[in-house]
This record gives sequence, structure tokens and C-alpha cells, in this order.
Amino acid sequence: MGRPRQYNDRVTIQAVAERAGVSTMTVSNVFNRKGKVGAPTRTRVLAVIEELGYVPNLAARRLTGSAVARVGLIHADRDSMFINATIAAVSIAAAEMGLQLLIRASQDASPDATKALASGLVRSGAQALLLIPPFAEAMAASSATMDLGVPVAALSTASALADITTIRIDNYAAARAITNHLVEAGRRRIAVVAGPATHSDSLARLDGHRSALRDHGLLFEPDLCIAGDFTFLSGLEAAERLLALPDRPDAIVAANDDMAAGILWTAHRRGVRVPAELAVTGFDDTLIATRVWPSLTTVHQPIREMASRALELVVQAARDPEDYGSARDLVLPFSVIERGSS
Amino acid sequence: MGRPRQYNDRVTIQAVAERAGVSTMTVSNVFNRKGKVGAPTRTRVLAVIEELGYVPNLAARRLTGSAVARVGLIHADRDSMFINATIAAVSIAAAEMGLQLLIRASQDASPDATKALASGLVRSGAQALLLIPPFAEAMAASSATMDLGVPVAALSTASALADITTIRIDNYAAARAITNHLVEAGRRRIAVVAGPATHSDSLARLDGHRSALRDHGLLFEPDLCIAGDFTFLSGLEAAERLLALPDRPDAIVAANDDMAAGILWTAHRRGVRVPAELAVTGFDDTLIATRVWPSLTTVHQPIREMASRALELVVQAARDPEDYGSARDLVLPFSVIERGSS
DNA sequence: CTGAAAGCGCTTACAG
DNA sequence: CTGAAAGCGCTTACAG
Repeated sequence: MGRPRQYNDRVTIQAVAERAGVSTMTVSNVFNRKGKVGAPTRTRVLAVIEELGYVPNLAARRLTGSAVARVGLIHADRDSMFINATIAAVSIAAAEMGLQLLIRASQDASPDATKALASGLVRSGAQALLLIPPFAEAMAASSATMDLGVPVAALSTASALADITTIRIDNYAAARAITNHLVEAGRRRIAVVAGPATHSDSLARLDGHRSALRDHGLLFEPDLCIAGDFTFLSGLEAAERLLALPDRPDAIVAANDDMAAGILWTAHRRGVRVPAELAVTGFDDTLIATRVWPSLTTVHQPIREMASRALELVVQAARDPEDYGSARDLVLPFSVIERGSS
Repeated sequence: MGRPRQYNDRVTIQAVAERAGVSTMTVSNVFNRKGKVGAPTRTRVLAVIEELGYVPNLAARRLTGSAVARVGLIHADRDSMFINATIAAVSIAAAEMGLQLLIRASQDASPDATKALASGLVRSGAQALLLIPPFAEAMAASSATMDLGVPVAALSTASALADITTIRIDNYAAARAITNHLVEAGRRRIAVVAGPATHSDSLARLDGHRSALRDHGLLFEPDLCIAGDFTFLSGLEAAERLLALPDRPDAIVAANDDMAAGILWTAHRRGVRVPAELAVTGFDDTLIATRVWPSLTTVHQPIREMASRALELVVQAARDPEDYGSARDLVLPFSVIERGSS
């Protein structure tokens, strides 16, 4: 009675062993295909497993250390739609996989601080780590990934990193695509509000933008390039400067949705009609993209999929310690979502 | 060597017990707030837990049969900042607690459909259920909660419900407070954009608003009350009507942040200065509240805390089957956050 | 090829 | 108020 009823009904490895007339570890070996079991025994045990509907208890498996239970996540302690969306996606995926997530926020993305944070997470039992910019870059710079003793994966970086599995989109190509879209729609004076230089993804987007302009024979004018910090407010302010220019841009490409929302806001305030007089584009396709007016043309990042793929890869690597070094680089497809702002 | 190295460094209940000079079960009792531990011991153990960064191994807990593994969540299949924030908060809390979450979205909130959805979740192994409006109300109406055989909790309802543990703020009081704030700031023609009538929280907010007006001897004018549906667009449209009125309101109270954002947008478009000519308030304090301009005065709901408390309560109830019937009603404090829009 | 033993980290009765 | 003992279900060395 004290014990929840589902446990009473449960078929254990003991029950299988008794009925098959073998020991529990033989059942274990059969189940895990260790191949050290004789064919007749194997057949008999499999029959009993089938008969009894045996399903191994995951909690017991984890307790022996042969299944991964805990994953750590480090993210910037900043109010960003993208970070929020990523944390949510990772949490949902982790919850679905029954993984315990240890989440740490930090403002200090120096290599040393990042390494310390990661070690703490491992000490608290994290068997694998997930990072978001700028911590992925910092971890790679500290070149201490291997010392951690657990596999590390990073979401949304600009490129592959040493000893770290990366799951990302091609930021360069995405920025090119959205800039192309604007040029093809007839825009000629295209300004850009970039993200912070510490984020590799932010730099890749700027490069992609410049490359697209170049392809179309358009100049990249320094006056039309402002560095933001990924916040709504920085977008607001950048637009204030851009729209005060004597020769106003006819489009502004923002490096994320938060800043694009700020740009839209300034445009409204100054009576600049969007998209008639000014096109605005975002990046990430976060929730805010459909909560502004007009709704935002932006690059869709498959955040949910990136999160679950990252978790799968990192859990798989954790099960196979010999494999820590073989970092992978998974590049998922993005798409340009055209909405009212362009 | 066969065992992953991270296990060597791992902080276990043993390590905590040794360092604190107590037995492991005392640590266990402290951690689980059994209240059978003396204050000095308790303090000492807590300090060591903090110092070592101890996180209990969930697999071990589950193996003893004292931990719940699966919880189901039912929410409306609608794009809402509040729903998103709630799902994220529940997922994060679930992931931290190592709970496996089964999430179901539905458009049909009839009592029958809700009951069917809940049963399906239980059949899939959910040992407890979490609901959000309007499903909590629907479940209570079906009066089939007890048949489910698992404890049920609801977030953000207007009041307590039969057989369902509720975790909420006092929506009535919160709406009164924010309306009071506007009156005290000198506003006299206060309009309201309400939420859907199927949501009990929405109704409570409307009542609170009216009550505050009454207290101050202000009329509740039907012309100044528009029913929205909690979406950005409905806020946009409601404001269009309100601001076209010959005798324009000097404040608009919205029943959530999405609608308030829409109202701000319309005000901007029509050149109505906020807050000089028009004050606008939201409800929930979701991410959008700081991504509009001016930022939104709103009611802060402690969504993260509500989510983790709900999960704790429901998991606790699931551990104690005798206790299913004793639904609780947990009312957490809210706060009015004053920002630029009022 | 197969098994007896120990242990993973925690909690639950049960003693003192 | 605190602790010694047993056990949850499984796997991993280690023997035979």
C-alpha cells in the first residue's frame, strides 16, 4: 500500500531469471546483446522476456551508471527571446526524454569562468554538457573541454568547434538569403543592425549580409551599419540613428528579432510606414515575430529540433566514453519566413 | 575504468553525511523537509549541501519507489505568451526535478473531451496531471477527477476547484490593484479590454476592475468595455474602436500582456502619446512586457514559482494515494510592476 | 558459457 | 531527534 501500485505489477529481471532457470546477469546479458550467452539459453530467456512482457527499469539502469541521467546547460544570464526559446526547447526535450537538466546562468563568459562553471556542473553529476553562445566559444577557447571528462555540445554557433559537437544552422547562408530577399524586392539602401562581436553567430550573419550586397553590386556603407547588443532597446536606438540620416535606408536587416521589434517601434514613432517606406527583417523567428505590427519577416531556426538533436548526440556520446573526442558538426536547414514587414 | 569517471567525483548523500558528521538518512530527512531534524543539525547539513553542490540522484530515489516519474500537462492549442511561459516554466521545473513530462495541446475544452484527454494521459503512464485554463474549469465541470486515479492540479484559475489542487494568484485583487494604481495616477475614463468568458481568471480580473472603479465612485461604462480573446490582434482592434470614440478613454486596462501590446501599437499608429494621453496596463508580466515601447505596467504572476510548486504538490500527492482527495488551494502573492506605459 | 557477490544512491521502516 | 540495516532492480568485475 505504501508503495505506488504500478510497482507491484512490475515484471523484474528476477522474475524473468527464475522462470527461465538462469541467473539475473544472464538475463541482463541477453537483453543487452552482450553475446556472451549460449544460443539455447539465449532463446529460452528471450521467450520468457516476451512472455512476461519484461521492460527494464530505467531508474535501476541509471543507478548502475550504464544509462545517462543528467545533462547540464549553461546560458547567458540575459533577457533574450532566443535564449528563452532555447532553454524552453531544451527543457521540453529533456523532460520528454526523462533526463534531469541542471541549468546554470552566468554573466561571465570568460574561458576561466566558463571552465569553472562546467566543472561545477560535472561535480554536481552532469554526465554531458550543453552550451549556448557565447559560452561555447569560451569553452573552446579554454581548450579544456577534454579535461571535463564528459561530452560537450553547443547550439547555434557559427561553425564547428574543437572537441565540441555543434548543432546549428548556416548563419552565413541565412543572412545572405534574407538580404537577397530584400534586394530582389527592390530595396537598395540596406542598413544592418548587427549583434555583439563575442557571438560567432552574430559575426557570421554580418558576413553573409555583406556578401549578398556585394553579389548585387551594392555598397556596404559603414554609416548604415550599427552594432547592437541583441536587445530590444539597442534596436530602438539604432533605428533612431538610421532613420535620422539625411539619406534614409529603405530596409534594415537586424541580427535578431528583439532588435527588429525595436526598429519597427521607432519607425512607427517617427511615422515611417512599414513596409512601404522601410522594410525590416529579424532573425530566429521567436514568439515576438508575430506580436509586432506588421509581423516580422525573419529567418526560422528550428530551435526545437536543434535542442532534441543536441540532447540525443550528447547522451549517446556520454554512453561511450572512448568517443568523447569525436565531436560532430550538425547543420540543420533554416528557412526565410516572409511576413508583413518586408 | 569501465565506469565513467564522472562518478568518481560525484557528490553523493554519503559525502554530505560524512562532512556534516551525520548519517545519510538525516541528510535525506533534511533534504526532503521531513521536519524530523533538529534546527542546528538541519542548518549544518544545508550548509554542506550548498558547499558541495549536492544534487540527489533521481534514479536512486525512483528505485526506492518514492519518486514519481511521469506527469501529464494539458494546455490550449493557442499562440499565447502566457501559455508559452507556463509550458516553459513547467518544462524547466520538470527537467530540474527529472520528471518526464507528457504534453498535450487541444482546442476542445469541453468536459468530455477534457476527460478523455486526461484518461489517455493516465493510460500513457502519467502519475499526476497539470491543467491550465480553460481545461481546469472543464475538468472540474466533468466531476470525473477522482475517477482518474491520479492527483490533478491546475495553474492560474480564478478560484479553488473541486478535487483539483489549484495554484494561482488572487486575480480579483490584482485587477483591483492595477486599476487603483491608474485612478491614483489621475486617470478617470478607464476602459477595459477583457479576456474570454470561458476563462475563470479572465472573469475575476473584470470583476476586480469594476470593483475598483466603484470604490472610487467611477462609472463602469459599457462602451468602454470590449471583450478580446487574449491575442495581440484582438487588442489592436479593441484599441481601434476605443480610440475612435468621441470621448476617448485616458487609460486602458488589458486582461493580458499580448492585448496590451496590441493597444500600444494602435495608440502609436494613431499618434496617441503613451502615457501622456493614454495609460495602458497589461497582465502576467510575460516577456513581451519589456519588448514594447514604452514598457508595460503590468501584474507580475510568479509563473516559475507557480509551476514548480504545482509540480511539487502533485508529485507529493501522487506519492500518497490516500491523499488524492484532499485538494489544496495555494494562493501566491502577485505584484504590480510599474513601467513606462502608465 | 554461466553465476555468486558487491554495489550504484537513496529511502523506508524500525530502533534507540 | 538520530542512526544501523535492508532493499529497490540492475550491471559490472571477478570466478569458476
